[in-house]
Amino acid sequence: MGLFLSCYENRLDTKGRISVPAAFRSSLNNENFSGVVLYRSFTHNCIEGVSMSRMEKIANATDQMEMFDGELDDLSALVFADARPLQFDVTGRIIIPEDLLKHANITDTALFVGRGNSFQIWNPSDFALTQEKSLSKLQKNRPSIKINN
Amino acid sequence: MGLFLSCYENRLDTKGRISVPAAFRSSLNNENFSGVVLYRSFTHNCIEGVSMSRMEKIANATDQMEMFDGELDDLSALVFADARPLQFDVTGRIIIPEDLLKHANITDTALFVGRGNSFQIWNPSDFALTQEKSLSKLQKNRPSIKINN
DNA sequence: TATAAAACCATAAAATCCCATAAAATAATT
DNA sequence: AATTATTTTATGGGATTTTATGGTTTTATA
Repeated sequence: MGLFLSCYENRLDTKGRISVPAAFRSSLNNENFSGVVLYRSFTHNCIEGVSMSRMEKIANATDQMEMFDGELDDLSALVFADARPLQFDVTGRIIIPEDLLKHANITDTALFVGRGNSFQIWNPSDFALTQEKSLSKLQKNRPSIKINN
Repeated sequence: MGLFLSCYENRLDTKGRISVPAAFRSSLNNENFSGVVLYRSFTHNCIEGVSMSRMEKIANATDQMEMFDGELDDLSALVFADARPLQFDVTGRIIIPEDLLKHANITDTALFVGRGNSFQIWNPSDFALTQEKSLSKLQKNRPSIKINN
């Protein structure tokens, strides 16, 4: 399927265009759709990103669940309503809608963060803070995880 | 699956390229991706290495868990964001990113250390020291290893 | 017609490919 | 077993391509 790994920091130009990292683009090409699907994160001030084929998978998965699980139904409804399909231009750029940028506190620079089957887009310094927090949280709960450097 | 066994010491060239030992490369080829995934060790000043298929397994496992387990979510987030997919060139070399080299204190020579389902990359003299320490610790405690198969 | 959006063109830096060679390991031969 | 031949591996450097980013022109649209 092609995982989203590592982090890439790119800049928005005067028109609001930003390059999706080439390493991510290869996982985002589909016979139907060459681009990305973005929506606001529920849990953080960042943007969630997935491929169109992943959205389709989510649709199929919820299809089978929703008649039994009302909560999941609500969740997926929110995702689909909020989701923005954004096609690449020839050089692999997208324009992130204003309200998403605002939600993630992004102005001129954005950090693309790999999350395996999905990715996130962050304000770089916000992400650094959050990473530190989740690291120290882990260290509390699992004293075996120590970071040296 | 192909285990990573034994140690191999190789040199970085002027461009920062280094050969991944041939004995390791065979375990790292995938239909999608011919290369290796590296990330900073949480516990030592060294670099962790795994195959892409191993990362995919982790991704699929966390995918199903993360909506129930916040801690796992944090952990996988750290790993995926830190993980660097590095493709081999024709001769089986990679370029290890600067920050990873720094974390492992590597400049001109690196030691590839087999660890079964994964491997590590060390500064050779750092590894020698660490080995001695864990050896003397083992001699004191003599723990037993249980095999599940 | 004014304005926004899309398509098109250009470029410097970075990453990748390609070819060559030395060293090591393996196989073959005497 | 010792020597030679062959293959594989590690390493080196130049050429080429990709990528991120900026700007300009054309097309749609209100």
